Amino acid sequence: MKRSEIAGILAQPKLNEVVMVMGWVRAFRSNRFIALNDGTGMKDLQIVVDFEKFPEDLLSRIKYHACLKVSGMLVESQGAGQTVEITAQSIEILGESNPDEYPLQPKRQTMEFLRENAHFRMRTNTFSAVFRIRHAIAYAVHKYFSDKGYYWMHTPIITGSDAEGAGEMFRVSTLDPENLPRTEDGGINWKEDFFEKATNLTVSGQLQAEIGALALGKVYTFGPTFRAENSNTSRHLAEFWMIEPEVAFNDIFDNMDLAEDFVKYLINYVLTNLPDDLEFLDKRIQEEEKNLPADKRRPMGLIQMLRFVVDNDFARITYTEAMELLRNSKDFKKGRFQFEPVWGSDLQAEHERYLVEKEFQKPVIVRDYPKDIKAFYMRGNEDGKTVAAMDVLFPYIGEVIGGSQREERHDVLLNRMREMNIHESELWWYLDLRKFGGAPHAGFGLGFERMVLFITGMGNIRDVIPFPRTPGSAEF
RNA sequence: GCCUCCUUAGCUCAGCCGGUUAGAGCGGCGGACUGUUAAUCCGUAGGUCCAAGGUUCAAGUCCUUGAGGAGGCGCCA
Repeated sequence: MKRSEIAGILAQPKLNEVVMVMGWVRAFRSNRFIALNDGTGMKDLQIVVDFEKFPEDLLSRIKYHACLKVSGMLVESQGAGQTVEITAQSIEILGESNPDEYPLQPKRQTMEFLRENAHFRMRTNTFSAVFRIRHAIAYAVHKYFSDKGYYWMHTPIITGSDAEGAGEMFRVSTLDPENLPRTEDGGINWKEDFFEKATNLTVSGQLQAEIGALALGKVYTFGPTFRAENSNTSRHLAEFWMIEPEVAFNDIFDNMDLAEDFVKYLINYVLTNLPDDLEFLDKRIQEEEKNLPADKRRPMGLIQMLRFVVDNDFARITYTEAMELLRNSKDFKKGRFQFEPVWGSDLQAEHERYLVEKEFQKPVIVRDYPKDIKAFYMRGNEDGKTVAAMDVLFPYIGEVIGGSQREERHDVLLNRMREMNIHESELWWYLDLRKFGGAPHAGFGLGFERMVLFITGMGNIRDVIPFPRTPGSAEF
């Protein structure tokens, strides 16, 4: 008999037919009811066992997360928790799971413990929901851009330029670290390395995406990115996935419109397509926050908040306006900020949180930052002091998007690179783009895991990627 | 990189001002139960109190160092 998938059975139950399913035991209650899940969806299928018809030895091996093959009649359920169930005719154990040694249990376990058991954690309700949602968001990214005529561009993972300007890089080398070839002045002779130059893992595909935008018009990247920053927070990974659209002829305002529309599309996609998983995560958060004092709880439930973000326009302000709001705020006047908001210094996390959670109570896009705190490639504004940069700030997680209109004027870009000590020889091709058929263009980077973090409502970015890489941690 | 906190049974935790034989729930094991929804009920086993050193008549509890983990900040997405 052909195997049926549980999600399919629950979506379109064919009552009084014999079906065969395979899956993992989520619970075995009352020596009679097995909750079986095969990963096709949030909901389990209930298997009803008449224990007089099965050998005791078989029943005693039906343990938490054992793998079963079950066939039986699909019937209407007499119980309240489900609409249909299978009356078991045959049960075969495909894979045992000795509960004496198996680390997982059908109970609340900490995220830290599950993280140490990353090879098993996807079998829990929470993580299977998170990773189904992660997939759905990734799919929605491609669907959104493809439907709008963007081309997915594969930018290199190993890069020869060390001026991508987004952080510390991981070196890629085949040289023997015990016996490094030296130059005459004692430095490392990278000419003897695999690529005959020093190479690193990419920190951003943006500069190469600009090449695509100035030929294909609308492109986006979606791939892994690596930053060797020693960041120890719940919002940073050393290896993460980033989405970077880059669009010819767009200015900073088109860029903001794109960012807002795109992010709302992703949230909507999950709301529409994975309601069961979202509902489970929503309830989970409520349970978890029950024990917190009222002021520490989230003001909205997960689904309610996602709807709210989709249904409301993002606030849009300039950096200079943000500074004024912050300096005029009660929080500042009462000395509640650890850092004073001063024009010219970057917005601190506490400032971002104030703008998003107190001032506007919705996502905020801040634009036109001082040029001295932003990257060399961002387009200079008329005032000579600011650049056409934008950050999209979200509740709980802060910055999800950073982007800008790019400097398309060759001379201006060259001057800026010289001011910031970036060697022209490193980025000759990037300057060439402005010399030959240059065009205004803009783009941004969306941190994929930060988006997953926001949509799932999880608390730590390490729990929305299957195998997190963070300082001091690369297990699995 | 900086600051703070944590580490006690397989898991989640309690253990008060240093004082007898270290406690609970869940899980395991044995038993009961044919409509359960993290099933329930009865019984039972299970401990290098993270490691090393120190203070003390006495250390899970205090001190020092180390290891692992978490949270916050910075950097950013």
